[in-house]
Amino acid sequence: MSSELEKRFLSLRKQVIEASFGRLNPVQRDAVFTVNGPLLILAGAGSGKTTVLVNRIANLVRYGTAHDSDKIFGTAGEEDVAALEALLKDGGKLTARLASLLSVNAVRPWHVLAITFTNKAAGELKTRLEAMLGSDAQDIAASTFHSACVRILRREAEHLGYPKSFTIYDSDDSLRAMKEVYKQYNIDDKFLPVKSALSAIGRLKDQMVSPAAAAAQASEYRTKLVATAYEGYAKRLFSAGALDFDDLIYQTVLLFQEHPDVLEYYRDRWQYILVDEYQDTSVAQFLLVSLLAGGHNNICVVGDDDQSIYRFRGATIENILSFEQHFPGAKVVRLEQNYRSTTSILDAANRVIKNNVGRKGKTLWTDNGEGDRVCLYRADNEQDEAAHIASVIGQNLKNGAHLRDHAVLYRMNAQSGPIETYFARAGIPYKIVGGHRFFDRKEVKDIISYLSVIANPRDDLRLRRIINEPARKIGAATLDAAAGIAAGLGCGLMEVIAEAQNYPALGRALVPLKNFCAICDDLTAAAQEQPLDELVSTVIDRSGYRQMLEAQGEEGRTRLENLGELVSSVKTYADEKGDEASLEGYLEEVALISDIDGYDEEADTVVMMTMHAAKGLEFDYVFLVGLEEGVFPGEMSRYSDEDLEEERRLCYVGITRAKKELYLSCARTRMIFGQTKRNPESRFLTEIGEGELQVEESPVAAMATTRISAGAARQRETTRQAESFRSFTARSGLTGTAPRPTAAAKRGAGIAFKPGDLVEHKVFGRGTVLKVTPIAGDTIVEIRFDTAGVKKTMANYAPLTLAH
DNA sequence: TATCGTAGTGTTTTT
DNA sequence: CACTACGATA
Repeated sequence: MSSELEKRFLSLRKQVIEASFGRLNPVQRDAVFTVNGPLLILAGAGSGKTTVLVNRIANLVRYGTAHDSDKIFGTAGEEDVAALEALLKDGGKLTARLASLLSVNAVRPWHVLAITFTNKAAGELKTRLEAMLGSDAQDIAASTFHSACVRILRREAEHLGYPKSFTIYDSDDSLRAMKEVYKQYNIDDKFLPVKSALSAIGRLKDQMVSPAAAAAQASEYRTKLVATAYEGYAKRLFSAGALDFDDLIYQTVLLFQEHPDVLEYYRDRWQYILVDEYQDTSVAQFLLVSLLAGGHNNICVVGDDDQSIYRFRGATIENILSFEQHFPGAKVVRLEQNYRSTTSILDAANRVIKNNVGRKGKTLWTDNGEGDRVCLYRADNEQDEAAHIASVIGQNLKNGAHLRDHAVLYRMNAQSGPIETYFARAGIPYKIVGGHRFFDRKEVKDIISYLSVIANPRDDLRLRRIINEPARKIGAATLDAAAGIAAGLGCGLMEVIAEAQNYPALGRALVPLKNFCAICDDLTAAAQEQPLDELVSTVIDRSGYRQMLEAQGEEGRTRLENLGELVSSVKTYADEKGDEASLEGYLEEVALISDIDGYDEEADTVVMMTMHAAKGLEFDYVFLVGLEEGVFPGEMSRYSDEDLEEERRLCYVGITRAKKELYLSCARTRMIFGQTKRNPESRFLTEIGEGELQVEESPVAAMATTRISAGAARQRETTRQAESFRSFTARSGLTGTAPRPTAAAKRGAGIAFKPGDLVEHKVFGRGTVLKVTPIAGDTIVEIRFDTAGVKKTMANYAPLTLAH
């Protein structure tokens, strides 16, 4: 081949490859086409990092290093050049021959491992890869740290002395286990609350400190106590064949450190490793990644130090700050162009984050245009704040926006209550992400416990949970006796009660114990014979749980409905996995499910969640609520600069979720944990600068003279709302669409108010209608009252009539 | 042994 | 305010 022809071929090949990836800016392109060696992508919020990640993997698998290589596999002739030209002009077909000429050292899909933060993100990655690569994408591994580790441990647990069918403890299980440890070692939780011990131990595991090492390095009373608790806890979990969340990572790292042959296998398996949200990884996760990448050294991490918000969970920002030291020769790429937000929104974000020290430092910019100014609403209290949000949403809907374009983000889950109440009353469909998870409900956890005892009878903790649920006359005394015998024999509880007749100490409870064993035997047999969803129904029936709930009236009915949902969740799982479906597999999926995984962006409802949960998402209209000192930044972070910086990063995350409009709000008084507080406005507002904001004050605040009567009325309102909130959540669970207003609640319903109307309000007296805003199912009526100032009310709820 | 009532307590963010 | 843990009683 002449060198002229070769040059033309190479140039064309480059163009064809680039053309297959849509439009990329030069920095993004650099990131996509860097194939080998360590790579750090510093990706600002909204900089298209997922696109880069997907394209980068696609390039690995499809073209390898062809983009920047002058190697050609095979000999390219004139006709190949012509074929490429045709391809560029969209007039050609990609033949097998061309495909091979287009690639150099392409990576086999099963050599790629992509680690994301949530299952949802992993799923999305997979979907987008399938769209680009078709069936090749099937073999690419995309999962979270935790599920990747579970998969490894399911194969290798025996190297560590754990059974392959180990149970995964959630935080509730961990709490129970630790309480037993406290009892066993006579630890007083006055000196060390159980939760503190657990989080201290979690932190130790994040840093790969073993119980022995913790004991050795403990010098103070408190750390010694932690070390004792740690040791007891680890023993307990080991003998139960259980791992907690932190163990999944910890034990996997241990496995790799202690079994080089095992590590070798996985190094060979995953030669290309990508880690998303790298700023939120812990020391243990860093070790895991570097052990795996140690062989081929092909590691690509994506992250944004400004978005590190999980320090409290052991994440260390050092991982991203020292990537270049950890991986010498690393290439660093910065994505600073934002494709998501308006300049106004980005300015606010930049103004806040620049107050942090110790960051890599970058400034986002966009050519999306100025956009509207960021709004600030100073509400009177949290109800007023909620009302304002509802009215803005109503306004936006009128202008053609969809409900699903709106997100309400808050610092803590407890803040959702008042907003939820208001939305429910106003008939605005909404969905809450997070809070109490479905799988945390008692009845659901109980049935799950039955299932996990079937899968792993060694797990005493879950056995204890269900042995007397429903009541079977097996009380604490019996259980203690059995546990004593088990400890003496060094075996599990289950083995003791199965042979109860051999132990005189259990004589009194022999019959109930035998009955329970019969249930377990039946269920174990059912697990062999029945499909999964049928098994769950069998568990509900045979355990007597259904009967118990049926006897409980209204509350039992909702719980039974929840169990029905559990059965359908199992069915969905079984249908999805087909032959792969297994009891262990389902339990594992349930254990690792996260709140955000259930979020469905297609459903047309407003969505509410914490700012933590919103990481990685974007919305046209974002409400950031509760911008008060003590709420956001939170009370706990007030005295520590490091914690405060984390709050600030969280604020940065919140702001940068918004594409078109950002609405901030604070309340002069707020009821929090049962007490009404007056908090100063958040420092984050000061940092943005009031001059940058479009400020609106609560109308009530201006009317100081009428405050007392309005306050009294509000108080009555509050109690009524609290009731309706409770009954609502009891009825439909914490997630779900708001029920339509019930007939009983309707007061001013059916009247078509219009501006200028004279109205009579039961509490506020006479007034004039200023504005009428219809929102889903109801109407916001803004009224100037003669004595009570301007108020917004819902037509369907307000005690409102037309005056004459 | 089970259930009911009361007193006390702790309240962030989550895989 | 909401949940838990514990104690008294049937």
